Amino acid sequence: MVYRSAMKIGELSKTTGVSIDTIRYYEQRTLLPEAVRTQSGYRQYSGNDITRLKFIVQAKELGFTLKEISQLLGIQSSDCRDVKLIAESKALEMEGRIAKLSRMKEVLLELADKCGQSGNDDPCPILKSLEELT
Amino acid sequence: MVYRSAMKIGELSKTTGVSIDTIRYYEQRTLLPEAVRTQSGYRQYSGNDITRLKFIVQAKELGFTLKEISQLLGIQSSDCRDVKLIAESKALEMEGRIAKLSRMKEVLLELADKCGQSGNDDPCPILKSLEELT
DNA sequence: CTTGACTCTGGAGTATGCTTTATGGTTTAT
DNA sequence: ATAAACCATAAAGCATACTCCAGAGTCAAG
Repeated sequence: MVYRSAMKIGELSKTTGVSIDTIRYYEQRTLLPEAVRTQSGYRQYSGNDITRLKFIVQAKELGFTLKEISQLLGIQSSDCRDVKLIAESKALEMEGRIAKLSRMKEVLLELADKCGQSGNDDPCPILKSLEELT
Repeated sequence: MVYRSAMKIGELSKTTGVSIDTIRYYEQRTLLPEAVRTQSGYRQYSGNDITRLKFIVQAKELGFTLKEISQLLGIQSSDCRDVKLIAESKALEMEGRIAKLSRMKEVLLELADKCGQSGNDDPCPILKSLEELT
């Protein structure tokens, strides 16, 4: 895997699919570190920024807010004293989400099964199934 | 499990933890059906509404937008003809999320492990770990 | 050396998901 | 019967997360 170490914001945008404005916005929100600048003031990025930006995108897709992602990434900036604790608590949080998603998935599949079997004009049993979730 | 079949918006709010205003907002957004009214115009709710509202809360915590939740719940209002397909595709979507969350969790635990072992002043290896994610 | 693509900053605008405010009717307990 | 608590609508306001200008500098190609 070869990363050209220097690229401008447009290229970072293209390789990550994140818009230029959004990249600058993330910098403002400190999700990305302040970019190194060329003499003329252009932002310079590296492979690390690609990785970080892709991580942000993934986390967002999973429903984390920018604030939470900032926390997740903030782990890096800490001095490694309580990183272990933070990372473990975040992992637990994810486990909770996984459990909820699994239950929702089960409910939906059950529903699919029931609706597949029952006649087309029967009322769908979704609300009944949803009760199992709570 | 006994539900009193009739309750006003304040009680629904208390039992679900969702604010009165938000409940009305969800009705506006058609996440909740238009509530039956008393002669005086007060909204009347039942156990079904509790279930539905709790489902909405759960789905929101999992990062679904109101639009997506509307779709999930919309399954009910369809005539059971393609419910099976919709439910299955949603379940697949959740599986994808679960996979991503699992990977993020693994990365975080690895990170916790590494940071726990390494000296307190070493740089944290988070970015390296993040690469495994993408 | 100029055209066109790219970048900069600062600020305004937009969509989503509430939350608050203003104004007024209803219900209930004393 | 009246105060306190509850409910109604409509509209404005707010936080988050972008998204889109305006006005201006930078740079590579012909």
